[in-house]
Amino acid sequence: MHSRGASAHVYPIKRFHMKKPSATIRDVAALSGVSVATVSKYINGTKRFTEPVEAKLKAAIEQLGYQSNPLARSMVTKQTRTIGLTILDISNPHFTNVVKGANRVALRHDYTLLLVDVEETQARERPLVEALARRVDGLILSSRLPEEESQWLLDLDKPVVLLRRSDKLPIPSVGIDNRLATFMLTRHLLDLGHRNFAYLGFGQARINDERIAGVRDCLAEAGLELDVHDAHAPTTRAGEHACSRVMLGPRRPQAVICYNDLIALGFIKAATALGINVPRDVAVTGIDNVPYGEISAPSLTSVDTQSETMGEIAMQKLIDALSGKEEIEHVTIEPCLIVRESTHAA
Amino acid sequence: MHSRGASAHVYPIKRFHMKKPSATIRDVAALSGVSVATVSKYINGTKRFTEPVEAKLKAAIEQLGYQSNPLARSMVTKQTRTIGLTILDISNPHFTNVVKGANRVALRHDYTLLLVDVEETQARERPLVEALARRVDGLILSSRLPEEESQWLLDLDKPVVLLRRSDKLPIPSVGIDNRLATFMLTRHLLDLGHRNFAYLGFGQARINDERIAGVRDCLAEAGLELDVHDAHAPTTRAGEHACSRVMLGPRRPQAVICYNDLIALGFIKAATALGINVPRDVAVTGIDNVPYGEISAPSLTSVDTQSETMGEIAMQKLIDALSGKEEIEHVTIEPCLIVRESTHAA
DNA sequence: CTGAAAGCGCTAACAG
DNA sequence: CTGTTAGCGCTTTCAG
Repeated sequence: MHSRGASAHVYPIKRFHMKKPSATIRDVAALSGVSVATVSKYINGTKRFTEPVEAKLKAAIEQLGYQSNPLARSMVTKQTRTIGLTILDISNPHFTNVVKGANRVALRHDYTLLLVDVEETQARERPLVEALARRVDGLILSSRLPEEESQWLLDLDKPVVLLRRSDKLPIPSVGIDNRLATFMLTRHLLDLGHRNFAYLGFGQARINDERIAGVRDCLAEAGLELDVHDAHAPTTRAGEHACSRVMLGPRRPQAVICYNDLIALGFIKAATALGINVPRDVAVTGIDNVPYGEISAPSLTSVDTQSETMGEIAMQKLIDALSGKEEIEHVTIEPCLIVRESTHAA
Repeated sequence: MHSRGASAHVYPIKRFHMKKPSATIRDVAALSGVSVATVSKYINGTKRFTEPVEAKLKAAIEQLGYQSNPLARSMVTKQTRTIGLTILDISNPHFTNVVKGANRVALRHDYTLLLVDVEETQARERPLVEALARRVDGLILSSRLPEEESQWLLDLDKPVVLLRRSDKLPIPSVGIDNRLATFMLTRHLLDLGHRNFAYLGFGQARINDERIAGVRDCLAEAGLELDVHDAHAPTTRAGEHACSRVMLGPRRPQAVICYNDLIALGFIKAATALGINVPRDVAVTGIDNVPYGEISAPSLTSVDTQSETMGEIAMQKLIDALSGKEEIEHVTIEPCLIVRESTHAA
């Protein structure tokens, strides 16, 4: 796999990673003529010391290039200042933004992120999370497992925050109101005068059902039916593939509500290729408000899920939990309709 | 920041994280009537034992729900099975793909990724990397620091792989041939008959100069000049902003070569809004071949930098280094021209 | 073929 | 106000 389109120069320089045994707290203590406890306290700022002592310590640390070993520290303090984050697919801009938000508040609180993209490892999800849990102080999980099968999360004995609203488990969660999101989109499309609706979903995601329900609820008020299709993946490619099936089938819709922006963008691309104009011939909507929906042509009507904020909130919740606040809270992020060019009056 | 557009239900259930002190190797030893050494060896598969002993061990481990503590293990083995990865901006699909590739081979070798998005912390880059280095076995770095100021990387005493070709330092690196990439784009545009060229770059990135050089070299052969502009950021937004400056200035170009796809996509969006048709009025190219360039309208001519492969190679290099191979190699990924709709004959 | 013991580098009581 | 000491949970010689 490494040669495909890649050439390489090999420099036969053998560089020995010299085993400079990286000074320990003991070395510092010896050099500065104090005890290890003193050094430890100084380093952690647990205590201040007399002027001359501090000077000596600073000098010794400087001279030895001492850096404390976080592992040893963690070993005794039982905390790693690391948060585990599992994401379904880092290629999806929605999750990218979640990571960005989470990372930001983590850094601010001096935590680092252990990231796992579970896409590659669906089957082994549980063992993977369990392993991850042993190396971090807390976890933020975006999982595909149904809530009913997630009891074991409680046995992790580590604070967990779920990245999607879910109140069946006594675990904090943050997510968008999916029903409301699609409800808003549907209402918007109804207002534009559309009557034939199709939903292009992603059945494997559990929130898919909530999104369908939102559409159905809104259509029901108008006495309308919904055609449901499945894109098999939450990607642009899947959206492209599904397009002909949706548009060239028996009941051609005037409006297509997609599971997310990626599917919608792919759908629009394929529709255009088929000579179907968006939004003139068909209105298309997505969900997530990913950056590319703004610059695509036509730009994409969507619902903002505040992905970055979601990451921030999740991380903040976790850090709160880590500092003792044990309240279990289910945060619902309010969706916000973003009307752009891909939807137009019928 | 947490209340913006978010409502919450608070469940006042107080769940005590019971201090189930999570069984240690000692407990297992006691329960199964052997010594800790034996348990350790069994767990690590270092040694096999007689049938009855193994059975006892398995039972005890099962019963106690024992899971080994990776921290304690790392403490003595001096390896964490964790790789540190710093990325300039996780929002950029190029880096996203690098992460994906890296993550894939990491998982395959039973390593996990410690991810840091340095965008938020440009100034503190060095201390941040140093801190990171103490918690991982090796590092993959995408840095903005000039090579000359990166000597200190050698003092980390940990294997490092740089995410951009750079042979001034005795550190393995992997990156694209930037000169060649823009050279190819320029040649392509020349072949299409364009004569007025502009380059819309991102001056803060060091590879920017290499990319300019590639364009210049190619244009020089044709005796042509190049107008160089700067977008201030490697983002779609920056591309949008820069568009009017480039297109409505004194020398309107027929072809614009952008620093990356994001800038190019933003540029096209803004040009279209200005009533300038791409590719009829101006040809536009990007670099990276991000997924959205394929579905944008017009789709984007670009150069594939094989971001995911890049991540894979970088990780593989690092893992090789970790297992003793000390050769310092500079891998150059060959760019590959992807012609799409945004470039057209003059 | 198994076990006892010596730490890894650090923190946190508890003494002095 | 500083130092001594006892581990954290695990691996690893080295005896038995």
